[in-house]
Amino acid sequence: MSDNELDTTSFVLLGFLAAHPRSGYDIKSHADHSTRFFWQISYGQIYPELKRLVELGLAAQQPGSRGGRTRNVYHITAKGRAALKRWLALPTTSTGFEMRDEMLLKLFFSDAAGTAVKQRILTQMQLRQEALIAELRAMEPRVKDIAASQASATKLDVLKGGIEIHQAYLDFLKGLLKNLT
Amino acid sequence: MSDNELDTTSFVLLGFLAAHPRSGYDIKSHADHSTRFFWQISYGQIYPELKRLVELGLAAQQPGSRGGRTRNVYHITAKGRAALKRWLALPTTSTGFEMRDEMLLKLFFSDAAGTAVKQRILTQMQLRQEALIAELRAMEPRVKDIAASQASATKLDVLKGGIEIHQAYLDFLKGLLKNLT
DNA sequence: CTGCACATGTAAATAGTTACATGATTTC
DNA sequence: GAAATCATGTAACTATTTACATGTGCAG
Repeated sequence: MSDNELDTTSFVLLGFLAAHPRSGYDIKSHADHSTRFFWQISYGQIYPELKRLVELGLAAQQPGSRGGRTRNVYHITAKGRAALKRWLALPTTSTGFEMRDEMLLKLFFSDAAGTAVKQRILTQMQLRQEALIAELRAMEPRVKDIAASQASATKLDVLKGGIEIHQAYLDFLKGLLKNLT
Repeated sequence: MSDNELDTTSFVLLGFLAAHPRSGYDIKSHADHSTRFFWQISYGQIYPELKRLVELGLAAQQPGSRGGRTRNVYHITAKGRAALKRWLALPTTSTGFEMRDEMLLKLFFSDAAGTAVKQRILTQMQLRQEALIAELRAMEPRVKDIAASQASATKLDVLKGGIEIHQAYLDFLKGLLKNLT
């Protein structure tokens, strides 16, 4: 992302800053416990992009501290809030959806390797889905608190939806495993 | 991808060639009607990678034709088939799963813009899911034929699983929309 | 005789991850 | 005083998409 266009990364940062001011580090750790399952971000994107948002007047840096340590806390500006709202109201171009699932790809091609391999792939996928669902469930209490403090269940609903979808995935795998044995 | 390591793209191509010989163009159009929903590939990957597979002795080119036109048809070698089997049998590193869903991200942050915007996002998502499911269903007959010719339902099962998962996603959206009004 | 699907490829741009580099503060 | 976590940042690398370039053959 060069020049003065905004991309999805910009809006993720603005979205997090819209709730309350935070540092890049805060955004990363919060994203890892919420949006990670449908939108990952890395430090390599966060820190340069925060600077850019300041240059564009969409965010501002306020010297903050935590304990004795200095940290760069950013807050969203009125202009930034307006830009976020515009993005939210704008219909998303194309589907805005992509997925890459290497295990499912292996399952898709598994006939080339025989039933035993296929079964091992399915078992591994089942374990992955169970671990993922457990992780999502572990997030629920924290997200519930955030939802309560913001008097809105939206973020909790998204988490619950994630659990439901991955549960459907798990059910599908279990069905295949049952048919196999 | 440089040198002589294989990446997932290599194995997608080998996987398609394992069923029967085809051209790069064939692979692309077939992938667009099967793996696209969990693993996209583009010509920019396919053509250079096919050449590389030949250099590595995993695939070979056979001059073919369709009508009067020449086309580069590739087939998998014994070495290629062995490499594919090794990949299939190898446990997948990490989760091998990633997803990016811009509309879900908008929903996640939609509190910043109010109920009307949130409702419009949900409606747009519902339309997307319905269109996606319709597309997947439209693929079923063709995939059924392939499954019959290969005497294996695996590819059809993967497609059905995709439909189920996206149906669960759609159900989740419908629930939110009902709560909203 | 035109437009569409077939067909192959490269170059440039874009997006994103990972590795590196550094250092402070807290907790055990 | 060692380890973990907090904290910020850049550079290099990897992966993938998109745009460009070119041409054939068939169907209406």
